[in-house]
Amino acid sequence: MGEGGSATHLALVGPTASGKSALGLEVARALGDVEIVSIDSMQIYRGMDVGTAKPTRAERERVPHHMVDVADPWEDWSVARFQAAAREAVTEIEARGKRALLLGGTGLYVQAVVDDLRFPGEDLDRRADLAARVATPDGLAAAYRELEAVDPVAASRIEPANSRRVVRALEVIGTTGKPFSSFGPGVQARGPTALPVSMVGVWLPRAVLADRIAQRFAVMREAGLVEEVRALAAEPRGWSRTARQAIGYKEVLAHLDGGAPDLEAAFDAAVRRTRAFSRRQRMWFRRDPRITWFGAPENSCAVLPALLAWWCR
RNA sequence: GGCCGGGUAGCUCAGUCGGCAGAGCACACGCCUGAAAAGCGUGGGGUCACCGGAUCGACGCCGGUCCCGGCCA
Repeated sequence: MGEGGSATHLALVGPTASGKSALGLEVARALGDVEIVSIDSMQIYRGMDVGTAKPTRAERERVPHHMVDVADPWEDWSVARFQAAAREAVTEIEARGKRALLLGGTGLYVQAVVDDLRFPGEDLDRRADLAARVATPDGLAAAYRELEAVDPVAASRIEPANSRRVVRALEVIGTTGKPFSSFGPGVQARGPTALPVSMVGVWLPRAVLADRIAQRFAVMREAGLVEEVRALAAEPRGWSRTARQAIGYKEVLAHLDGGAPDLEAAFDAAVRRTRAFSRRQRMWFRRDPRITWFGAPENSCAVLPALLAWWCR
């Protein structure tokens, strides 16, 4: 049976370079009553265009896009911020009598929009102190033991070597006085979605995906990725911690800064990191039982008819 | 042709005085609620170029062969 036809909103997820953006555009065109909400941690940044494979101006004129170009490159960003802004976008779409098509590959962001994840506030000073404490192996071990004592449930979800997650858990416990685990069952728990949505995923064979990733970087290089990075690096207001870690940008920046890797090596590194990212995306999405998968041998657009049949039942 | 350096995991390379073969990357399987294009765990992988020798025991020492790089002719 499935509730594909009864749900109002749609979500289309999948690994990077799978062609889901093009597919999403076709879906939007065919359905006519949807607006796209990009679920992408990097397309939010203005000026980061070629390296994020951002939809073109023409594409955005054809179908309304949200959560694209909503931040400046010198702003730090976060899941919580994304969640609030994306939900607002969805509400506005509903008010227009339309449906949202959530389109993207940032797993945690998708879940933040679709599920009722509540993010306890942050305390950057406390976080910095904890980060300093955890900088040595002994300090990290001690911090983890403390977490085990104060919040065994959270400790069981976090691996002892994962200093960043240990710090965050202790930060929340320190500021709220409540266990980190009391803020939710964890990302692995998946009940019915809070937002009424029908979720679909697209996949391609890994070898095809690897080819597409390599090809896409070659195209981005032609399209001026290096010049884009140079401009962002020269921006007097800076380039935020979250923005500058974007794949491709980070590697090219390292080349421009230190010159250490030659440009060829920088792009090779970016390709490798994208493949690793793609693997993490696969891991994240495939354990979500609410996603219905559609596969194609070469190009995601091949699944369009099946996808429309599924969503129009 | 002579001299010097090198040949170890798919790739780049460590390997102390001879004592069960190592790291990073790649790959695979997983984890993670305010950095998520981030962060983290586990795993599979080897005729240590080849042949012979001394030794209880060789990636390591001795002799030879083959490849690669550099210098000299």
